[in-house]
Amino acid sequence: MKIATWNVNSLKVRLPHVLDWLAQQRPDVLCLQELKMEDKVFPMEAITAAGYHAAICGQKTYNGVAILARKEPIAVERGIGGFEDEQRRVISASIEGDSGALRIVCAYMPNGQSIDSDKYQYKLRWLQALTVWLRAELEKYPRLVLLGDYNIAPEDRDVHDPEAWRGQVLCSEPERAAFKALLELGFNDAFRRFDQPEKSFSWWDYRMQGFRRNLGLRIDHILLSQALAGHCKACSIDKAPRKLERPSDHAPVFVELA
DNA sequence: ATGTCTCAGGGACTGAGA
Repeated sequence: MKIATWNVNSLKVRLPHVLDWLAQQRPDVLCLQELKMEDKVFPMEAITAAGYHAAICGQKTYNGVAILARKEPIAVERGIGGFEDEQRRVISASIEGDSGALRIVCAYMPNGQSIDSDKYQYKLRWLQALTVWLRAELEKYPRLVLLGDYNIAPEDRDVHDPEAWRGQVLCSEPERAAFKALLELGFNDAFRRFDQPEKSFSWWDYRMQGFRRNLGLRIDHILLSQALAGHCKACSIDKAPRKLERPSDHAPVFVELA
């Protein structure tokens, strides 16, 4: 089972890249974030023609998430249970797997803007609600994958210039503590189960030729529940789509589960 | 170095968000 996540920064703009990537990589599941479109304009025909089902939770202008899967997603739920949120950031579904169903939770976690912003306080509240909700979801669905754009660089090695970013949004201690709180639920960071190249990142600012200079952060993550971690055979970041014309600022991240 | 990209409103450009 190949399971991937990609913040596409507008599915309308990035649809050709997504279709190419599906054709080349043939993931079983691809979770998308920042669709920036309403459900009624989701390109369902193109996704179906590519051989995928889609569970979608769209929104005009901002946010919006989807789960694309070769097998039909079932028991689809939207949002964080018990947390009212106008922003469409979470969609969950079960997917039939080789050794039992998997629960997929696709999340576009808040950016926070800056640590003195109201949006940062919203981010911390949101992460707390996510953690409370996931504790119960893990009881219901022990075989759970939590993946998406976390907007958190968990450690200094996930940051191109840790001193410049110290205490800044995406790297601040409260955000890193929220990430650790997710790990304490029993989740395992798939990427760090394997040897990886130094300075591996999943996002690069469009400005300042950030990609060419590898001025990036690793903020897109795939966390595996305890029941799944031992089945993980690989985890990689695919930088190739970031090199195309009109790229997303994020690269896809994927795992292989036995 | 307020840098680049995307979207909405409104019909050129500005502001919001990332």
